Amino acid sequence: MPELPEVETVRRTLSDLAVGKTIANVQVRWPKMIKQPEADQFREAVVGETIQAIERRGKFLIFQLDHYTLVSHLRMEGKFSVNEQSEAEAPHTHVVFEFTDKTELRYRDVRKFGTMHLVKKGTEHDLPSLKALGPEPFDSLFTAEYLYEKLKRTSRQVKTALLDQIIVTGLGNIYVDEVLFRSKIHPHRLASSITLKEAGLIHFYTKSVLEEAVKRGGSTIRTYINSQGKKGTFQELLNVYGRAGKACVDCGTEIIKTKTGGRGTHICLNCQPIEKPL
DNA sequence: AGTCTAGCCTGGGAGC
DNA sequence: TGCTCCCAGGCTAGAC
Repeated sequence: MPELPEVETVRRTLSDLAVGKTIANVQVRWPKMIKQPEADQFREAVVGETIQAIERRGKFLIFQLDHYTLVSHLRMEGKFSVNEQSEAEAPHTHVVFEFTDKTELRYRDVRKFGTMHLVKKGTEHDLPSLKALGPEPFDSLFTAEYLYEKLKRTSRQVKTALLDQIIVTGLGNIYVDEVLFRSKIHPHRLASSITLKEAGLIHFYTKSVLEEAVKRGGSTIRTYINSQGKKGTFQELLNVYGRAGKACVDCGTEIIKTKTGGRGTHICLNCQPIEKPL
């Protein structure tokens, strides 16, 4: 499940492989994933364009072309790879950008959840999905005080609030569980009950966990691989996610798995008591 | 206006 | 073995 560290790793590996290449043709096998414009207009627009740069905003990949910008979201299972045209195609390949040098950028996605939007260059930040995003975790706007103020003003549980990309962008289900474990905060605490000191812990661990995960090329839980086909290694450092039934690394208490708004949630009830600390 | 829920998807695993 | 059910989960549209 690509969250910020995985998307950033894809951005970096893909930049080395695809920047500077010119699109000669595009095949769209699953038109529904092209959200804007219609698939044939999409094809017509990108043919002849060269990939100038690949950027990231939150969990979105942003391909800067000559006249257009392609905004891609991998959702759960989306993967990009650059292959020789002669190489056999992996199953579930839904979009293929053929380059003029006989290589091609392939997008595959078992679940078909991923999306692509193509807009005129420079207008990408008017897309509702990008426009709504809050600060990047490494942006100077993201501070303990900012987080405290945002959490104070919502009636939601703290985990749900942290997954809201409007408050801070880039956290997903895996890293939010890890951040809350390290902060010793129960995910079901009311966001409005979080103190400034606790917001400081969440702020600190959001940055440190994501930074370390980027260094390690992300976490490979199920199927994630980067654009060079390699797995990440941060899963070795996960303390709670995917460890239900196992002993807490800090206190030995059994990690439990519960639900938060329909999402799996991993907690050490000893390290993360539900009661607000005095 | 803020919050919640269903829907989008398919493969893999559990249970029968 | 083969069937059904459930789960994984980011984001959006629509309901409340």
